[in-house]
Amino acid sequence: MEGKLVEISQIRKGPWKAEEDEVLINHVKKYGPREWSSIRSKGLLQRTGKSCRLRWVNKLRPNLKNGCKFTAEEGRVVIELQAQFGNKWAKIATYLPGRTDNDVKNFWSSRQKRLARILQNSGAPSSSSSSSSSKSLKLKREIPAFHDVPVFEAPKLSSSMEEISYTMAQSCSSSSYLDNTETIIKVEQFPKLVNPKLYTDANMAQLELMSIGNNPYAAAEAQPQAFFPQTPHPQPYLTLSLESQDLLAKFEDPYFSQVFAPMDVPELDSGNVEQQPFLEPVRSGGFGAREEADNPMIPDAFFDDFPADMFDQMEPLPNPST
DNA sequence: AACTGTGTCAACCGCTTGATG
DNA sequence: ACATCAAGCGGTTGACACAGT
Repeated sequence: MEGKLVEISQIRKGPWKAEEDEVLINHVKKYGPREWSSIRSKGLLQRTGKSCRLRWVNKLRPNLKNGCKFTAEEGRVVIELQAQFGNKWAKIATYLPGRTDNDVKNFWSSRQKRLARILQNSGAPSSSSSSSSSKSLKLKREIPAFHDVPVFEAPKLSSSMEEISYTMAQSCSSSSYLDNTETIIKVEQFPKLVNPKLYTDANMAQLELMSIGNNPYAAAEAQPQAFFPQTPHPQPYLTLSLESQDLLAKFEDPYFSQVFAPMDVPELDSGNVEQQPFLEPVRSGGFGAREEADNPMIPDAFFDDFPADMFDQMEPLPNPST
């Protein structure tokens, strides 16, 4: 299929043909992955240098995981690194062997769309119609309706902090919730936030780590390969605003937790799991330890649809030692 | 079977950055 | 210092496949 092929003044656009790929590969074999513009100037291809480079980087480069969905582990890495670096897809991609910035970007974009849709469906007035998704309809019916929910517009999010802030505001949109009163809760209470079936000490330690904001990935920036996270300072208490408390109550609703349960859990093909040099969350006497590898009962997908910085909304108490 | 909504992916565009003259 | 160009990056778009109605 040719798709929308455009040729304007000898510049060819649109899907690549196998013959073009072959020419491009041969060029790279001869000259290396550079001098992209010379491909056209030599009359080898009617493509811009930009287009050639992109094709090589995203599709033809060796060792790419083409046509291979993101594993739960990769998803987790993306989520955590996005929280750390923001939308620095190229940078994040360097932590994911075989993945391109485009892959990461697409993965994140899909996830954002899905999250936005979930939120929209959970908060939209019942009068809204036309959704053909039975899942969405079910959510609309079974999640308690919140009054005065604004029409959700997919936000342009530059950071997941904004995302979760928006999430919180959206979920607790009634103005009566907007109270700055804070309450201290213990981290151990967080299991209420998630599907109880998914709760494990390791997961909660991860949540705690995320919430405390002592993210070890900052250190990874300098030296990803040799990176080993520092041990975060234990800090078992978080503050939680009333709106968050209310959200907590909603999480108690089994259908609300369902919202954050994996929708399309990537297959955990343990027989095909590539052991990539993913960044390892903290391992320190069980604090932040990852135990999935040892405990197949813990789904990686736990983190897949769960914003990594979900608890950024909850500010940690000042560290008494400081 | 036709239609619709959704997810995924490839590719393009505009902008920025860095090297070079 | 400035201009130019190649390369890189992030945002966006459109095509396609698939599932549900």
